[in-house]
Amino acid sequence: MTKTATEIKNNSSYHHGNLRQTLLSAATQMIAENGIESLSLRKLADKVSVSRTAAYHYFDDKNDLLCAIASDGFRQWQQLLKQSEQQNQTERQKFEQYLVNYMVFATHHPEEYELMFGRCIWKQAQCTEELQTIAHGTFQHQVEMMEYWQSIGLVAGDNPLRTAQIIWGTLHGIAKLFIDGVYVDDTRAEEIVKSALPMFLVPKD
Amino acid sequence: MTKTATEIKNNSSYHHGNLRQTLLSAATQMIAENGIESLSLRKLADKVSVSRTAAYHYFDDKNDLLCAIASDGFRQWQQLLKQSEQQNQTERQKFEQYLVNYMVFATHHPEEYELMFGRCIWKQAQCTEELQTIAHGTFQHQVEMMEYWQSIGLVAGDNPLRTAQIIWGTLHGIAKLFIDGVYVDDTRAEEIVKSALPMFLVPKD
DNA sequence: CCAGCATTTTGACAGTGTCAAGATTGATTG
DNA sequence: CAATCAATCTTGACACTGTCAAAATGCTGG
Repeated sequence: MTKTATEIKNNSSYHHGNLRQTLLSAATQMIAENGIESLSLRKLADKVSVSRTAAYHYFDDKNDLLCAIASDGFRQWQQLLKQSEQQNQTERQKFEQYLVNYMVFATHHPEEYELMFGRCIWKQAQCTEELQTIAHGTFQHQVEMMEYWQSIGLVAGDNPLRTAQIIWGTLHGIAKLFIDGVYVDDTRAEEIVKSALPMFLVPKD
Repeated sequence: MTKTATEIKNNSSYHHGNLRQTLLSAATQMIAENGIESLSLRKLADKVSVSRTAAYHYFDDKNDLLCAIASDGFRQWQQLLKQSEQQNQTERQKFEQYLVNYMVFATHHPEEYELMFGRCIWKQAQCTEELQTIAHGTFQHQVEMMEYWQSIGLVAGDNPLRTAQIIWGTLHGIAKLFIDGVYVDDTRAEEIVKSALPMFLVPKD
């Protein structure tokens, strides 16, 4: 029996063959189920049937692993954005779509969202080069889109950066109030953000 | 030497005399200095020169202590609000004052703010009766103020609850992006929220 | 002075992240 | 094919955490 590269798990042998990715997936699943805080490297190792310290060959420490998950999150988010941008709609529709996408992504992947934008990584722990780069790119992209929508007279405000900060702040705030359980009914998130939309637009008459 | 009730610390004796409050103050100071995550009951006990488990006589567990700190935070916030409401200004000025107050409080007491509104308590841990009550009161008050400002034609929107949620969301989001270190320059927070203000108002002409 | 009570401590346990050293394996040479 | 080596994984160990049970200590009313 020859081993293929796509073999996810290699039960019989000492070497795992694909441990880094396996760890990442398992960890992502575990935080999705029970939250970031309840993830321990030891439980993760157990789940993957590997010894406690095996992960240290692929990640500097726990923080490094979390950063990797966050990076994956950013890639997912970027991909979702790209897909959405390719649909041909009016700019107004694209703007609305962006807001809704943000909300849906945040509420559907709350734990990854927390890693991407929350204190866990950005405040206390120092973040990886990789994460730093990809996150900064995403932020940049966000600002540029806002600037564009402002330049074509869709979005109100005279200071692009400032406006971007405020709109993002609004999205982030509503998302976090839902995610953290202060607002309880997740399903309303999309509704709320839609009704916030007119606030951002240049009044047309 | 007779003991007075105001004696904060009683060095010589076995009984502390004021341990609950002392623990609360010390803990609040410690999280202000090094963040919530770095607070351990043992370090706290050390700082107060008491044994590791002494706190368990006044708090069910660590979560209970954090809830108590959060409750204190709400009391502080309510007091600040009350003071601010007593100044006689136009409603428009009061509204602006409210926004600025929120921002200043959040950025000046970031760790308490996180306890009050963050995932740490609301999501994962269950919150105390006391905290539940005082927090809910604060939320309620917030909504009522928004409703009022809307009813007198100051704040835009037709759905009071919805509007309150959005405005609060915006405040919360901007605050958290600063607190968690995504936006780096704290001092700009007040500036940003001021430039967000017109977004919320009924356009007047 | 003593009994009971509130308060604080000690001992213990399971769980955590992480480091250093060793064990196992697959690949690479000679 | 055999020996060596580097990559990969495991074991042992340590300090730290929250928390429980049981003991110790001091205070106070009878």
